[in-house]
Amino acid sequence: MTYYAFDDASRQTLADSAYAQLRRDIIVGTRAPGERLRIEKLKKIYEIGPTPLREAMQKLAQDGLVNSEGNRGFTVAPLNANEFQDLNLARTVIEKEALRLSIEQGDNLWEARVVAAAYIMGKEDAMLSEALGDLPDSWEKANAELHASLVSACGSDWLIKIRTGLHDLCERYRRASVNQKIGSRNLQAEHSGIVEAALARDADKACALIEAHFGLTAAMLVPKEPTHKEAVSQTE
Amino acid sequence: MTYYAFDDASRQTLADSAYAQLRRDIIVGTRAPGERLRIEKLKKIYEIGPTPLREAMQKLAQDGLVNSEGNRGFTVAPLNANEFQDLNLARTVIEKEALRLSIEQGDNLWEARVVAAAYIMGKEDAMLSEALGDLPDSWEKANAELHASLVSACGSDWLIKIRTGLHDLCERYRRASVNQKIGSRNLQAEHSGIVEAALARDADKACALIEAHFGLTAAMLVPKEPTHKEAVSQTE
DNA sequence: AAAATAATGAATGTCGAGAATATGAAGCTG
DNA sequence: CAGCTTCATATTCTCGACATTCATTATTTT
Repeated sequence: MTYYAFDDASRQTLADSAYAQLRRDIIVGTRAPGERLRIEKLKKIYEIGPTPLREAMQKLAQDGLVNSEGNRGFTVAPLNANEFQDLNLARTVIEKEALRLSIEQGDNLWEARVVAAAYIMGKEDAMLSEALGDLPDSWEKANAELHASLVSACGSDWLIKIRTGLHDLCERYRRASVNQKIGSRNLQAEHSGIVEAALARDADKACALIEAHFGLTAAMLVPKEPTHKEAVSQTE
Repeated sequence: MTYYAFDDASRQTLADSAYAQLRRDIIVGTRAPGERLRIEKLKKIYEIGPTPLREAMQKLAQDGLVNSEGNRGFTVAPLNANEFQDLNLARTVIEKEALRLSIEQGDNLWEARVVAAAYIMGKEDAMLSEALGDLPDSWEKANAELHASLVSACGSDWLIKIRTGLHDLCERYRRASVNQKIGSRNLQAEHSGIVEAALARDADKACALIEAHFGLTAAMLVPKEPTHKEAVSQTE
């Protein structure tokens, strides 16, 4: 009987694999906010034992995607508007600084990466004019890559690491919401404006545009109907 | 609001307790940078089974205090000057923003907390004039409380959470170094300058002083010894 | 002798079962 | 009927044992 699902060269443990799967499922929304994560149930779903599952949970709890209360198990972290404002604030701070450093230090390779990401983003944005409801995965991917490319030359692994964590947390909020006003925005113009400022090495302008960009996105988030009872946000 | 909220001690699991102990031991230096963390060895030391130990490890790995390589166990994250520069950069960004927000929004209670922390810090700094080698725990505690109090009114739980993590990572570096020039600094003046600027609601000045404060601390860090290899060879 | 391969020992990662704890229902007291 | 206690059930957490992988040495081959 083989323990490992990935017999090939990938040196990944079951705990790592469970972590990756659960993480994606939580961000995408397969596991709803507030949902209880019972070990016995998850054992059957992911077909692994309790030990690697619990290890994955602990990591997710550290990420802020899962709440862990001693002897009372784990739940998917609930969504609430207050926390998102907070999250967006912290994210903006980090992203601006990383962008500023990136603009100061970026080389040709950085420019090339930004240009390439902007090219794809442009096409995705153009196709988006009438799209309502969920954004296509290709758009999500292009958007993530564009923003990642912009800050990729900041030279600070920790800024990147923190940025990535906050980005993922915010993405869960975005995916859990309906962007009703997506049509009223000119995302293409916003994106190209940021890219142009970055390539022109105008850090102040790029930072201002990024801040506005994040602010607009945040302002337009409208919660979907909660798919789970506990998902109803309550102020505490 | 504290990041590690254990308001009811009876609700502590062994995994939580192992996490807390290991975390402290790593930050303080009891577990040396680069040291391998073998489960069997730790089982005897902390007198618990492998499962809660592994869960604690995964959390610590997520914090950046432990490195985890699939099927090759865990090691205490090594120290290196490059990473510290990086860490200090990210920390400064966060701390400045949190301080600015705190100064804008702080109420009487915040002022009182800052004044109280500054009072204790002043006494600790005064006693420090001729101290060499390790700083006393009482000083560490007062210093941590002063800086925590300054940013405590920023209103962003996530900024605080990130700040706390970075603070702890930096503290490990500070504890692992000899502050030979501790005497050449006027810590009392630095601290009181920051506090005065904060209470005067001069955010720009306070941020500038904090940045200089962190920069000076970073510049003075001198590694104690190349303890890495010794730590590895220390089998039991 | 050097390189490649096989064998050995040690450490890691995983599982199922059992102990500890929480949840909820039933019964008792006032 | 409210409030408290007791008991039963379900879930979490922990442990010891075992399968798997890694690292090192011994053996064979060119």
